[in-house]
Amino acid sequence: MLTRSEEDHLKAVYALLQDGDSALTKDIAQRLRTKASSVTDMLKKLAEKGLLKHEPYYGVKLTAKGRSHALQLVRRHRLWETFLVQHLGFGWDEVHELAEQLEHVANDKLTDRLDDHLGKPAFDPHGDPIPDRQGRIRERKTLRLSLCKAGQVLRIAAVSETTDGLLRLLDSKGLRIGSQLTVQEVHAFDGSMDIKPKNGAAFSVSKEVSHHLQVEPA
Amino acid sequence: MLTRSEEDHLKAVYALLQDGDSALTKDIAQRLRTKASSVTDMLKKLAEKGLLKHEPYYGVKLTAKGRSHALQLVRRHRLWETFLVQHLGFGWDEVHELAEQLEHVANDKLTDRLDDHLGKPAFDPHGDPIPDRQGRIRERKTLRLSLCKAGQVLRIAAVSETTDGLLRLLDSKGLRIGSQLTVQEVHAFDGSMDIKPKNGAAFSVSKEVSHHLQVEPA
DNA sequence: GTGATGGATTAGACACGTCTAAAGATCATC
DNA sequence: GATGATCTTTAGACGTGTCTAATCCATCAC
Ligand SMILES: [Mn+2]
Ligand SMILES: [Mn+2]
Ligand SMILES: [Mn+2]
Ligand SMILES: [Mn+2]
Repeated sequence: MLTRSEEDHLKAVYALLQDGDSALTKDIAQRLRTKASSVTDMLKKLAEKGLLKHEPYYGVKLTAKGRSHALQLVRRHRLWETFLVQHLGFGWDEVHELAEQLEHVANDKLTDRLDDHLGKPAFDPHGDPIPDRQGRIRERKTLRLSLCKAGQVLRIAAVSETTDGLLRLLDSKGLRIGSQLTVQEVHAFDGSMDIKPKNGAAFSVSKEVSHHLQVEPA
Repeated sequence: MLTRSEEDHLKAVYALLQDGDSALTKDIAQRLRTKASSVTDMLKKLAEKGLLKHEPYYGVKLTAKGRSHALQLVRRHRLWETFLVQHLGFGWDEVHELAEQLEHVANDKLTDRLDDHLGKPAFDPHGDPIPDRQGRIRERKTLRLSLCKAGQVLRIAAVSETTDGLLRLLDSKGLRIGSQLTVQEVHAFDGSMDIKPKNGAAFSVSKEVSHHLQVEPA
């Protein structure tokens, strides 16, 4: 049985290894709003429990057991987010913190029933894939909108940062998961991008925004 | 902000004051599967936070603030139990421990949305009243089946102990919230009682069982 | 190679929640 | 009104998770 803090550290390691190829102590600390020394302590504990390998001063790698546990956490987190949005009518910018708590109620029957109740969804409200009972993820290859070129026709697959501010900005521009858009122009000066939604007038988004939009060819 | 442990202690005090007229340190400890000395520490802390009055060696009384907080906890607990039974298909004997965890996710919007989603239920799966947003409870006067006399026609209103064993026993006999029954005979020797469900053959229940069944005139 | 730099770890502290053992109260009974 | 049973509280300890400050280490610039 892991404590809430252990689980949050494990999940942070998993998330950091997902994009970057390393999970640095200071990045874990930043993500959990804690200090590097606290993280070191925790990594030692998780290593003792066989959830990860910790090579001091070098880095951290998940064991199979650790990865599996992390995937279950991610599964619970994303199922709760889906429930809160689809069944309780929350906005996609309101659910992360609640899911951050609910994910720690570890009960397989509850998780599976919730999954069934939601119709075994493959993606959460932010477009992130939901691991199934076995921890399997439907992989998709998406790319950052910021790397796309003028003329491409794309669909928004996911938002890679669930900051309230970003999500509300997207809301205000009518951009959501599944929205189709065409890239009209990319401005070299500031990296901003003019895009045209399928049904609507063109407008511009900053590089900060396009960087966090994961898209796939429409 | 109260910790999980503080909340559980507060709720135990509230629950004990509900039936008996006092909340003894040892009873709180027993209910929380902890020790009397730990409870004393916690009562001191809750008293400092203004949630209850603690008169050492005498007893404990909730303040308005403490009662209000306890009622919100009870509300969340019972709403989650209702959700688990009605929407996720759990048995009424399976939900208490899960609700014991879920109740600590304190977020008014979540609680109210859940309440709406369930249709603002007045009673939980065990027949216990669910406090509303303002902490108000629809009072009913019920009596223990064990105090009833032969000939009375009654409806089961609530089960006052949510032990798995009792609930499964009731399941196996077809007794549930709302069931109608007639008392046929009460045996002085062991306090057991012969009852006849509205649709079905008569059978006997022990005093241990009838003591925990709250009934009202049918 | 030698420093400088910045991230990582350790040392030492503290708050919290729990425990056991010892001491203090209350109360019923004789 | 003393005694004993029972309950409650205090004293002192420990594990956990966090922090700050000090130290350690890898690496990059020169
Ligand atoms: Mn999230
Ligand atoms: Mn969390
Ligand atoms: Mn319950
Ligand atoms: Mn609880």
